[in-house]
Amino acid sequence: MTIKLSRDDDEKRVKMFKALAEVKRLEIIRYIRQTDREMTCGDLGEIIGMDKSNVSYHLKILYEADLVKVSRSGQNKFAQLREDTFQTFLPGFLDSL
Amino acid sequence: MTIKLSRDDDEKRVKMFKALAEVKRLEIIRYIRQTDREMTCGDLGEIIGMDKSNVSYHLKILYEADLVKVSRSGQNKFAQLREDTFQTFLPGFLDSL
DNA sequence: CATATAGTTATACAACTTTCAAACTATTAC
DNA sequence: GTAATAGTTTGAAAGTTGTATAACTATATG
Repeated sequence: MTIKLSRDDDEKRVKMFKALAEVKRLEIIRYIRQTDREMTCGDLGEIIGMDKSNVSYHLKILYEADLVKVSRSGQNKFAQLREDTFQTFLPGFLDSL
Repeated sequence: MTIKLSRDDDEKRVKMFKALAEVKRLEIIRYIRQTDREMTCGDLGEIIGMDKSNVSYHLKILYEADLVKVSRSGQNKFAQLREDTFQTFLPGFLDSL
């Protein structure tokens, strides 16, 4: 099945590009992608050098742009990339990152 | 020859994504791409519904993000997409637009 | 030269973004 | 229950962005 995209998706594209237009969010995406083990937001903050509230803020923006999904286990939260979104709107991007 | 990308390009990616994170600039890109004949900034403004100073502003942002190149002929200016940039950083994106 | 046309630049303003700190909620462990 | 840990939300401050208007430069034409 082929996906039909158009002007109607521009609002979604804008949200997505805004989410990607930040060095720290690119770092987050790269890190999520390269790490197999699950990781907490705290881990992310430590690695990227951000306050936990800031990690939370950035993850929310990525989530609202459908770029990541999040699962919870106990107190911890784990983020995964939404490969479907990348595939539909930015095929080939992740491999270039 | 394969292109080596990395964190070092993140500033460039951010500039590019910021440039793409605007409905009117997406329209501009789509229009430039679909039109074979050369077109003036005035044309763009009329089609997209923008003041000429606004077209100038948006084209500058696209230009500074290496997403378009511009040529001049008399009083007119013509914009073309920089397929090389799209190919390197967003392979497959233009076809999804 | 004067005038018209195409595009640029400067300014001001409102709306939005990122960061930080502090207060908050939710889960775990004792 | 209390205390500790993980993450969220809120509000303020500083910075950025998009739009509109008006003044500007550059090219073309008579």
